[in-house]
Amino acid sequence: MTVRVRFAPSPTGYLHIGGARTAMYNYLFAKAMGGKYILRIEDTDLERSTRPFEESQIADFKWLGLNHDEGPDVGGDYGPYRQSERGHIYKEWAKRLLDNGHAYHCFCSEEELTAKKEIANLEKRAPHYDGKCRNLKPDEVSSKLEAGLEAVIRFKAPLKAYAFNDHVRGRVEFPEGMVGDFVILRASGVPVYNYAVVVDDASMKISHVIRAEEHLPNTLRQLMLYEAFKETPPEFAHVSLLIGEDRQKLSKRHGATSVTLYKEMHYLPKALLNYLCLLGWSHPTEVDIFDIEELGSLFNTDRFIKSPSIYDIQKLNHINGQHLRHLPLEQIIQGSETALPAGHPFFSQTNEWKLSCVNIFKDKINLFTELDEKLKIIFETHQDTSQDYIDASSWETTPKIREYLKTEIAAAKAAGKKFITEAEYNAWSDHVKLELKIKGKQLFMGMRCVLTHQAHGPDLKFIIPLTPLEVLEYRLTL
RNA sequence: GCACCCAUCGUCUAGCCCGGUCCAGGACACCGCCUUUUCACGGCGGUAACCGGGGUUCAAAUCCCCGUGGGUGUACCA
Repeated sequence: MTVRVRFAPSPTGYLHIGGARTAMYNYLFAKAMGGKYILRIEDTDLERSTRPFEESQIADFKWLGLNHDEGPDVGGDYGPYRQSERGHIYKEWAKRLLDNGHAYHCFCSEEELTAKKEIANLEKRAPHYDGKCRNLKPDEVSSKLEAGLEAVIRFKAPLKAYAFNDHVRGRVEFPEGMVGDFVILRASGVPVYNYAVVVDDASMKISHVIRAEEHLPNTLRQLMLYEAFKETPPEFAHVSLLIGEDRQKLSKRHGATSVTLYKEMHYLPKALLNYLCLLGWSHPTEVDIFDIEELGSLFNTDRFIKSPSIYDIQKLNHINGQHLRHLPLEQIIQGSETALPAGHPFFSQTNEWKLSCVNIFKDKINLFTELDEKLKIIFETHQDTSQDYIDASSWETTPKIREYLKTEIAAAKAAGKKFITEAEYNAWSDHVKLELKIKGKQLFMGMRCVLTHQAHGPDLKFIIPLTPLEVLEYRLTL
């Protein structure tokens, strides 16, 4: 059997992080099985679906590197890949159901239906459709249709129990009578979700449906439709939900939930994927930092976890840091430059300077956006207010160090230098130690406070050669 | 209401199917130590969990039942 999986988002907003995870699982499964991964756009909700959202979601997939084999933008043999362009297919398939008696026209008005639902609720009955139009005579139907009455097409829900084997949940059973006759085609001719999904999955030869657990109850209606169409249902895997700290389904109020936002915050796509992959799935050898592209056949549906997972940005940040540190320096520079504010002095430095700069700071950040703050020790002058700093500033040896460094820096500037070298820095340090007889904590903390105005920071012999002489000079005058 | 799903450290999870090797392993966060004459990185260590109750068994995190808690769904949304 050829494995064909799909991710089918609605273009009603930005790509959600949970959607990205589901898409990734489908992508990974296709890769592991040597199958195809298809992107289908479910835009039957005409009110809320927009083309810009579709484009933004596709752009986000591209950013993540989850490239599909078939889809609206790349084509394929089973198109069109937008539900809004598949109207004729839904009508044809609906006619099949009409012809073999699995579906019927319904002329009930919305007001009528809502009134009945309210009564049912009041009487604590399930608000199922009462079947009023179920047994209309064929000539009644055609005369109403000819009279121009609006009609939806309803599916005759069989009164029987259904069950299926889910790759994640095992055997799932639905008792009989859970759903009433449901609408499959609206009066407008636009299909309803559960119907469109089945027609599409069947006609696109989808073999496995990996989707979020919230769709589990939908499977009942879909199973009924597959049966009516005499089609074999695909294999299902209902993946646990992503939830917030309050244990509710992850949504906007939980913070950044769209992929676009993470892109804008300069997260590494592979780190996001790595984190998302581990939220609900576990690596067979418990490795936790990896590139999903290297998973290969290691990925399977056996290691999905059943319970929902709380989204925790702290761990994502840690994973981002791990990936960031292992990037080639050139790429760290690139990433840094996209995250640093325009006009930042970092941009105007030499490549050699940038290389040693990111080499020092890469271990101290998890995110590219944290670099700006870290670089202040090089470009800005803010007096530290910590007790350590106040103590070091009050030592009687500290002014001596400052006076000495003033003359050295003046000399270096006079020689036309913009920076000093590491060797020159070491010479300063030796001079303070040997000539001024200042050593130990007085030496190192003294020099640090005088030169950086901070009590803590990266190794002086690395950051002082990166600090412009004029910045150092200015600090010595304060 | 009804249906379905879920339940191991604060969080992500391993273990559960095939009961003993688990007084429960790893990771994040937190704390301590080492290293670094600072910080970080790294290394080492620590605190911390089998929802409750019954049952089966020589033995249960693991199997069964009943509770409890949480979630999802109940549309001419997807």
